[in-house]
Amino acid sequence: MINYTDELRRHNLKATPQRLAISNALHSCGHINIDSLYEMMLKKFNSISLATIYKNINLMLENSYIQEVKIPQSKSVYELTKNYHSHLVCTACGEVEDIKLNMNLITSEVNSNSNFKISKTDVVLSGICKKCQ
Amino acid sequence: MINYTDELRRHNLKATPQRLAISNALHSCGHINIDSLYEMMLKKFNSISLATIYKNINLMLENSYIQEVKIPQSKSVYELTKNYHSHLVCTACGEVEDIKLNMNLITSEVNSNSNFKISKTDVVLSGICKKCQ
DNA sequence: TATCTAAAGGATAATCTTTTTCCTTTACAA
DNA sequence: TTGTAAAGGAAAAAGATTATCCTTTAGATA
Repeated sequence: MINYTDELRRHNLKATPQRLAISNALHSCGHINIDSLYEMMLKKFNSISLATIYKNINLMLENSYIQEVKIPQSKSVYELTKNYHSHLVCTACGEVEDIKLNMNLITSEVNSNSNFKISKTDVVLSGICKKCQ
Repeated sequence: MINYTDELRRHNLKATPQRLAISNALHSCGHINIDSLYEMMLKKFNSISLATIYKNINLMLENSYIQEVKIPQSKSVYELTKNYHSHLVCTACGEVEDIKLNMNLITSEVNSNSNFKISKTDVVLSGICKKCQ
């Protein structure tokens, strides 16, 4: 159980019990979608409103406290903001893992050979994870 | 105005006027979201139902006639299925372009150095397009 | 070419999903 | 300790997507 009070405040977010719990849920799951997050939160706050989940996720996104990861053929998942990385998604069990990929060669090539200036890269690799093979 | 009758049938889809029009809309726009597609279709069929758009998009996806492209912070767009490619998204005007990137080095590295077997890669590069600079 | 039928289209209702509203409670600055 | 802007909860509203049901039609077959 990490205390995310300061981290929340650093992102201009008041440290409410609900937000601390969301932070811990994201930390322990790594990646989680709205529905699963709501389920988890209900165990801790039996009267938490789904609207609270949505309001907080949106505010946390605006303040870059968390990031959205769009997954092919399924719902978006959310993660605490961390250093740049890409994602692996298992098409069998749905698990999402972080992976460090070096996209510099590719992006610098595009930046110099086209007139498009890249500021962000989103990479999702789909396949079968270790467990599911 | 290309005739997509055979192409639709090759994907086990009856060649209805609505589907031919959707095919042409996708071809001429390259990438389009549900709302814009509906607007375009209304110009041709003034009583087409939004449900028809959804039903066709879903069926076309199932039959791999089209592909969904998930775009950071905006609605998905759809494109006719073509050879493997990645996407550039302009954060200023929203335009989506295709780009051929060689991800082989990256995917083969992951396939050999981890226990994850990659079957598909989705890459979206966000930035500023030529026009918007 | 006419006929038959499963499938597609249109209108609308139903079902999610997400956002807004409004009132109560609370974090936290002073 | 107090005051207040912001957050939470409940419910309504709005948006997005899917299902239903009846009519029309693409395309196979005679």
